[in-house]
Amino acid sequence: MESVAQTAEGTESGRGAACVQGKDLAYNVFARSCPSRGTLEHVTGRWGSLTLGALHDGTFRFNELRRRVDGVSEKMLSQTLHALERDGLVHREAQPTNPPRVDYRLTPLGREVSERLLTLIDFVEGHMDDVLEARERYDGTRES
Amino acid sequence: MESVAQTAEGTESGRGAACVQGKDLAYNVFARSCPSRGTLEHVTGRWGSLTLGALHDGTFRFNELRRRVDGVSEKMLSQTLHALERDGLVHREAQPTNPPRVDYRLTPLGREVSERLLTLIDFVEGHMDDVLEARERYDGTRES
DNA sequence: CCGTATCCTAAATGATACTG
DNA sequence: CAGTATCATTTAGGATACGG
Repeated sequence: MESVAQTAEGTESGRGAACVQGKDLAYNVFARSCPSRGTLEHVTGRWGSLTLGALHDGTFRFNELRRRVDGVSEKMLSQTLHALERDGLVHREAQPTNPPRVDYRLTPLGREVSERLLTLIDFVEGHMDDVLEARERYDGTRES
Repeated sequence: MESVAQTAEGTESGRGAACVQGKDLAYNVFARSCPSRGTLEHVTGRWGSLTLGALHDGTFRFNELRRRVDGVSEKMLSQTLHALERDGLVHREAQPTNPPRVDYRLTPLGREVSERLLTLIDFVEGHMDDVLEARERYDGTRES
Protein backbone atom coordinates (compact mmCIF):
# COMPACT_ATOMS: atom_id res chain seq x y z
CA MET A 1 0.00 0.00 0.00
CA GLU A 2 1.98 2.96 -1.20
CA SER A 3 0.55 6.42 -1.14
CA VAL A 4 0.84 8.18 -4.48
CA ALA A 5 1.84 11.62 -3.28
CA GLN A 6 2.29 12.99 0.19
CA THR A 7 1.94 16.62 -0.84
CA ALA A 8 1.08 18.30 2.42
CA GLU A 9 1.50 17.39 6.03
CA GLY A 10 -2.13 17.49 6.86
CA THR A 11 -2.38 20.57 9.04
CA GLU A 12 -3.25 22.99 6.25
CA SER A 13 -6.58 23.57 4.59
CA GLY A 14 -7.03 22.51 0.97
CA ARG A 15 -5.75 20.36 -1.82
CA GLY A 16 -3.65 17.59 -0.30
CA ALA A 17 -2.68 14.20 -1.71
CA ALA A 18 -5.15 11.82 -3.36
CA CYS A 19 -4.59 11.15 -7.00
CA VAL A 20 -6.71 8.52 -8.71
CA GLN A 21 -7.31 5.16 -6.97
CA GLY A 22 -10.96 5.36 -6.09
CA LYS A 23 -14.37 6.82 -6.61
CA ASP A 24 -14.89 10.52 -7.15
CA LEU A 25 -12.64 13.54 -6.70
CA ALA A 26 -9.44 11.70 -7.27
CA TYR A 27 -7.20 13.76 -9.54
CA ASN A 28 -4.83 16.36 -8.19
CA VAL A 29 -2.53 18.50 -10.30
CA PHE A 30 -0.57 19.45 -7.23
CA ALA A 31 0.69 15.91 -6.97
CA ARG A 32 3.63 15.04 -9.15
CA SER A 33 2.84 12.30 -11.65
CA CYS A 34 -0.89 12.84 -11.57
CA PRO A 35 -2.14 12.59 -15.17
CA SER A 36 -4.18 15.74 -14.77
CA ARG A 37 -0.97 17.72 -14.52
CA GLY A 38 -0.07 16.73 -18.05
CA THR A 39 -3.43 17.75 -19.42
CA LEU A 40 -3.31 21.03 -17.56
CA GLU A 41 0.00 21.69 -19.24
CA HIS A 42 -1.48 21.03 -22.64
CA VAL A 43 -4.27 23.45 -21.86
CA THR A 44 -2.25 26.19 -20.21
CA GLY A 45 0.95 25.76 -22.13
CA ARG A 46 2.35 28.56 -24.22
CA TRP A 47 0.72 27.46 -27.48
CA GLY A 48 -2.06 25.32 -26.07
CA SER A 49 -3.75 28.23 -24.34
CA LEU A 50 -3.55 30.46 -27.39
CA THR A 51 -4.75 27.72 -29.71
CA LEU A 52 -7.75 26.93 -27.54
CA GLY A 53 -8.44 30.63 -27.26
CA ALA A 54 -8.30 31.08 -31.02
CA LEU A 55 -10.61 28.12 -31.62
CA HIS A 56 -13.16 29.64 -29.32
CA ASP A 57 -14.06 31.98 -32.16
CA GLY A 58 -15.02 29.21 -34.55
CA THR A 59 -13.72 26.63 -37.00
CA PHE A 60 -10.41 27.22 -38.69
CA ARG A 61 -8.04 25.63 -41.12
CA PHE A 62 -4.44 24.95 -40.22
CA ASN A 63 -2.98 28.06 -41.78
CA GLU A 64 -5.80 30.24 -40.56
CA LEU A 65 -4.95 29.14 -37.05
CA ARG A 66 -1.31 29.86 -37.68
CA ARG A 67 -2.15 33.43 -38.53
CA ARG A 68 -4.44 33.85 -35.54
CA VAL A 69 -1.87 32.51 -33.11
CA ASP A 70 0.75 35.02 -34.02
CA GLY A 71 4.27 33.63 -33.85
CA VAL A 72 3.56 29.94 -33.69
CA SER A 73 5.60 27.76 -36.03
CA GLU A 74 4.16 24.99 -38.18
CA LYS A 75 5.82 22.43 -36.02
CA MET A 76 4.53 23.77 -32.73
CA LEU A 77 0.99 24.28 -33.99
CA SER A 78 0.91 20.77 -35.39
CA GLN A 79 2.23 19.32 -32.16
CA THR A 80 -0.17 21.37 -30.06
CA LEU A 81 -3.19 20.39 -32.13
CA HIS A 82 -2.29 16.73 -31.89
CA ALA A 83 -2.03 16.90 -28.13
CA LEU A 84 -5.34 18.72 -27.81
CA GLU A 85 -7.02 16.34 -30.20
CA ARG A 86 -5.72 13.38 -28.27
CA ASP A 87 -7.05 14.84 -25.04
CA GLY A 88 -10.46 15.16 -26.67
CA LEU A 89 -10.54 18.96 -26.67
CA VAL A 90 -10.19 19.59 -30.39
CA HIS A 91 -11.87 17.88 -33.32
CA ARG A 92 -10.02 17.49 -36.58
CA GLU A 93 -11.90 16.99 -39.84
CA ALA A 94 -9.99 16.33 -43.03
CA GLN A 95 -11.66 16.62 -46.43
CA PRO A 96 -10.17 14.24 -49.01
CA THR A 97 -10.02 16.99 -51.61
CA ASN A 98 -7.16 18.38 -53.59
CA PRO A 99 -5.72 20.59 -52.41
CA PRO A 100 -6.46 19.18 -48.96
CA ARG A 101 -8.69 21.03 -46.54
CA VAL A 102 -8.58 20.35 -42.83
CA ASP A 103 -10.83 22.02 -40.31
CA TYR A 104 -10.24 22.28 -36.60
CA ARG A 105 -12.86 23.09 -34.02
CA LEU A 106 -13.45 22.61 -30.33
CA THR A 107 -15.27 19.60 -28.98
CA PRO A 108 -17.98 20.24 -26.38
CA LEU A 109 -15.43 19.49 -23.68
CA GLY A 110 -12.88 21.72 -25.34
CA ARG A 111 -15.41 24.50 -25.49
CA GLU A 112 -15.96 24.35 -21.76
CA VAL A 113 -12.24 24.44 -21.17
CA SER A 114 -11.66 27.34 -23.54
CA GLU A 115 -14.52 29.23 -21.94
CA ARG A 116 -12.79 29.11 -18.58
CA LEU A 117 -9.44 29.79 -20.13
CA LEU A 118 -10.74 32.88 -21.87
CA THR A 119 -12.18 34.15 -18.63
CA LEU A 120 -8.65 34.06 -17.28
CA ILE A 121 -7.06 35.51 -20.40
CA ASP A 122 -9.53 38.36 -20.60
CA PHE A 123 -8.98 39.19 -16.95
CA VAL A 124 -5.23 39.29 -17.37
CA GLU A 125 -5.50 41.44 -20.48
CA GLY A 126 -7.92 43.73 -18.72
CA HIS A 127 -5.47 44.33 -15.87
CA MET A 128 -2.21 44.67 -17.71
CA ASP A 129 -1.94 48.27 -16.65
CA ASP A 130 -1.92 47.15 -13.03
CA VAL A 131 0.69 44.53 -13.82
CA LEU A 132 2.92 46.94 -15.67
CA GLU A 133 2.61 49.42 -12.86
CA ALA A 134 3.53 46.75 -10.32
CA ARG A 135 6.59 45.91 -12.35
CA GLU A 136 7.77 49.47 -12.35
CA ARG A 137 7.40 49.63 -8.60
CA TYR A 138 9.23 46.34 -8.23
CA ASP A 139 12.06 47.32 -10.54
CA GLY A 140 12.22 50.83 -9.14
CA THR A 141 13.00 49.75 -5.59
CA ARG A 142 15.94 47.73 -6.79
CA GLU A 143 17.98 49.49 -9.41
CA SER A 144 21.59 48.94 -8.40
CA MET B 1 3.32 54.50 -38.52
CA GLU B 2 3.88 50.78 -38.08
CA SER B 3 1.12 48.52 -36.89
CA VAL B 4 2.16 46.38 -33.97
CA ALA B 5 0.63 43.08 -35.03
CA GLN B 6 -1.43 42.14 -38.03
CA THR B 7 -2.82 38.97 -36.52
CA ALA B 8 -5.92 38.39 -38.61
CA GLU B 9 -7.07 39.53 -42.00
CA GLY B 10 -10.26 41.05 -40.79
CA THR B 11 -12.87 38.69 -42.19
CA GLU B 12 -13.18 36.55 -39.08
CA SER B 13 -15.05 37.26 -35.90
CA GLY B 14 -13.05 37.88 -32.73
CA ARG B 15 -9.70 38.84 -31.32
CA GLY B 16 -7.71 40.53 -34.06
CA ALA B 17 -4.79 42.92 -33.87
CA ALA B 18 -4.67 45.90 -31.50
CA CYS B 19 -2.05 45.77 -28.80
CA VAL B 20 -1.54 48.82 -26.64
CA GLN B 21 -1.31 52.28 -28.29
CA GLY B 22 -4.47 53.89 -27.03
CA LYS B 23 -7.24 54.03 -24.52
CA ASP B 24 -9.00 50.96 -23.25
CA LEU B 25 -9.07 47.35 -24.43
CA ALA B 26 -5.68 47.43 -25.99
CA TYR B 27 -3.81 44.28 -24.95
CA ASN B 28 -3.99 41.11 -26.95
CA VAL B 29 -2.17 37.90 -26.06
CA PHE B 30 -2.73 36.58 -29.55
CA ALA B 31 -0.35 39.17 -30.88
CA ARG B 32 3.30 38.32 -30.66
CA SER B 33 5.23 40.74 -28.49
CA CYS B 34 2.23 41.98 -26.58
CA PRO B 35 3.29 42.25 -22.92
CA SER B 36 0.16 40.45 -21.80
CA ARG B 37 1.49 37.30 -23.39
CA GLY B 38 4.41 37.27 -20.99
CA THR B 39 2.21 37.73 -17.97
CA LEU B 40 -0.15 35.03 -19.18
CA GLU B 41 2.84 32.72 -19.35
CA HIS B 42 3.82 33.53 -15.79
CA VAL B 43 0.28 32.76 -14.70
CA THR B 44 -0.33 29.64 -16.74
CA GLY B 45 3.18 28.30 -16.83
CA ARG B 46 4.01 24.93 -15.38
CA TRP B 47 5.03 26.23 -11.96
CA GLY B 48 3.21 29.55 -12.03
CA SER B 49 -0.20 27.97 -12.22
CA LEU B 50 0.51 25.50 -9.44
CA THR B 51 2.05 28.17 -7.23
CA LEU B 52 -0.90 30.50 -7.64
CA GLY B 53 -3.21 27.59 -7.02
CA ALA B 54 -1.38 26.64 -3.85
CA LEU B 55 -1.43 30.20 -2.57
CA HIS B 56 -5.17 30.32 -3.01
CA ASP B 57 -5.41 28.26 0.16
CA GLY B 58 -3.65 30.84 2.32
CA THR B 59 -0.30 32.22 3.39
CA PHE B 60 2.72 29.98 3.21
CA ARG B 61 6.42 29.99 3.86
CA PHE B 62 8.91 29.10 1.17
CA ASN B 63 9.37 25.50 2.16
CA GLU B 64 5.71 25.00 2.85
CA LEU B 65 5.04 26.03 -0.72
CA ARG B 66 7.71 23.68 -1.93
CA ARG B 67 5.92 20.80 -0.32
CA ARG B 68 2.52 21.84 -1.63
CA VAL B 69 3.76 22.20 -5.18
CA ASP B 70 4.99 18.67 -5.41
CA GLY B 71 8.12 18.33 -7.50
CA VAL B 72 9.18 21.95 -7.76
CA SER B 73 12.84 22.67 -7.14
CA GLU B 74 14.15 25.49 -4.98
CA LYS B 75 15.39 27.24 -8.04
CA MET B 76 12.15 27.08 -9.97
CA LEU B 77 10.00 28.07 -7.00
CA SER B 78 12.22 31.02 -6.27
CA GLN B 79 12.17 32.13 -9.87
CA THR B 80 8.42 31.67 -10.13
CA LEU B 81 7.73 33.61 -6.97
CA HIS B 82 9.90 36.48 -8.14
CA ALA B 83 8.07 36.69 -11.45
CA LEU B 84 4.69 36.63 -9.76
CA GLU B 85 5.76 39.17 -7.19
CA ARG B 86 7.05 41.44 -9.91
CA ASP B 87 3.76 41.20 -11.76
CA GLY B 88 1.97 42.23 -8.58
CA LEU B 89 0.20 38.92 -8.04
CA VAL B 90 2.08 37.72 -4.97
CA HIS B 91 3.13 39.59 -1.86
CA ARG B 92 6.33 38.66 -0.09
CA GLU B 93 6.84 39.52 3.55
CA ALA B 94 10.16 38.84 5.22
CA GLN B 95 10.57 38.90 9.01
CA PRO B 96 14.01 39.99 10.14
CA THR B 97 14.21 37.16 12.64
CA ASN B 98 16.71 34.39 13.06
CA PRO B 99 16.16 31.92 11.59
CA PRO B 100 14.48 33.97 8.88
CA ARG B 101 10.79 33.66 8.20
CA VAL B 102 9.27 34.67 4.87
CA ASP B 103 5.59 34.55 4.10
CA TYR B 104 4.02 34.53 0.69
CA ARG B 105 0.42 35.35 -0.07
CA LEU B 106 -1.70 36.52 -2.93
CA THR B 107 -2.37 40.19 -3.55
CA PRO B 108 -5.97 41.18 -4.28
CA LEU B 109 -5.15 41.05 -7.98
CA GLY B 110 -3.44 37.71 -7.57
CA ARG B 111 -6.47 36.36 -5.79
CA GLU B 112 -8.71 37.25 -8.68
CA VAL B 113 -6.32 35.57 -11.07
CA SER B 114 -5.99 32.43 -8.98
CA GLU B 115 -9.75 32.26 -8.60
CA ARG B 116 -10.18 32.05 -12.35
CA LEU B 117 -7.23 29.73 -12.68
CA LEU B 118 -8.67 27.35 -10.11
CA THR B 119 -11.97 27.32 -11.95
CA LEU B 120 -10.05 26.00 -14.91
CA ILE B 121 -7.95 23.57 -12.91
CA ASP B 122 -10.94 22.14 -11.09
CA PHE B 123 -12.78 21.65 -14.35
CA VAL B 124 -9.87 19.81 -15.90
CA GLU B 125 -9.44 17.62 -12.85
CA GLY B 126 -13.15 16.92 -12.80
CA HIS B 127 -13.07 15.68 -16.37
CA MET B 128 -9.91 13.66 -16.47
CA ASP B 129 -11.88 10.50 -17.02
CA ASP B 130 -13.23 11.97 -20.25
CA VAL B 131 -9.73 13.00 -21.26
CA LEU B 132 -8.24 9.61 -20.53
CA GLU B 133 -11.04 7.95 -22.42
CA ALA B 134 -10.47 10.22 -25.40
CA ARG B 135 -6.81 9.32 -25.36
CA GLU B 136 -7.56 5.64 -25.50
CA ARG B 137 -9.82 6.17 -28.47
CA TYR B 138 -7.20 8.29 -30.18
CA ASP B 139 -4.40 5.84 -29.54
CA GLY B 140 -6.60 2.87 -30.34
CA THR B 141 -7.39 3.96 -33.89
CA ARG B 142 -3.71 4.27 -34.67
CA GLU B 143 -1.69 1.40 -33.27
CA SER B 144 0.72 0.49 -36.03
C1' DC C 1 15.29 28.56 7.36
C1' DC C 2 15.57 31.08 2.93
C1' DG C 3 17.34 31.47 -0.46
C1' DT C 4 21.35 32.54 -4.54
C1' DA C 5 25.13 30.87 -7.70
C1' DT C 6 26.91 27.55 -10.70
C1' DC C 7 27.12 23.87 -13.71
C1' DC C 8 25.10 20.67 -16.58
C1' DT C 9 21.37 17.95 -18.95
C1' DA C 10 17.05 17.59 -21.16
C1' DA C 11 13.33 19.52 -23.29
C1' DA C 12 11.07 23.11 -26.05
C1' DT C 13 11.29 25.79 -29.89
C1' DG C 14 12.71 27.77 -34.44
C1' DA C 15 14.41 27.40 -39.28
C1' DT C 16 14.58 24.95 -43.19
C1' DA C 17 13.68 21.49 -46.44
C1' DC C 18 10.75 18.23 -48.21
C1' DT C 19 6.30 15.15 -49.17
C1' DG C 20 1.25 13.83 -50.21
C1' DC D 1 -2.77 23.39 -48.47
C1' DA D 2 -1.39 20.66 -44.68
C1' DG D 3 1.59 18.94 -42.77
C1' DT D 4 6.31 15.73 -41.39
C1' DA D 5 11.41 15.34 -40.82
C1' DT D 6 15.64 17.00 -39.51
C1' DC D 7 18.90 19.85 -37.44
C1' DA D 8 20.59 23.90 -34.72
C1' DT D 9 19.73 26.64 -30.93
C1' DT D 10 17.63 28.45 -27.03
C1' DT D 11 15.55 27.89 -22.78
C1' DA D 12 13.82 25.41 -18.89
C1' DG D 13 14.92 22.55 -15.43
C1' DG D 14 17.51 19.71 -11.87
C1' DA D 15 21.51 18.87 -8.73
C1' DT D 16 24.60 20.59 -5.87
C1' DA D 17 27.12 23.73 -3.09
C1' DC D 18 27.34 27.66 -0.66
C1' DG D 19 25.91 32.17 1.99
C1' DG D 20 22.86 35.48 4.91
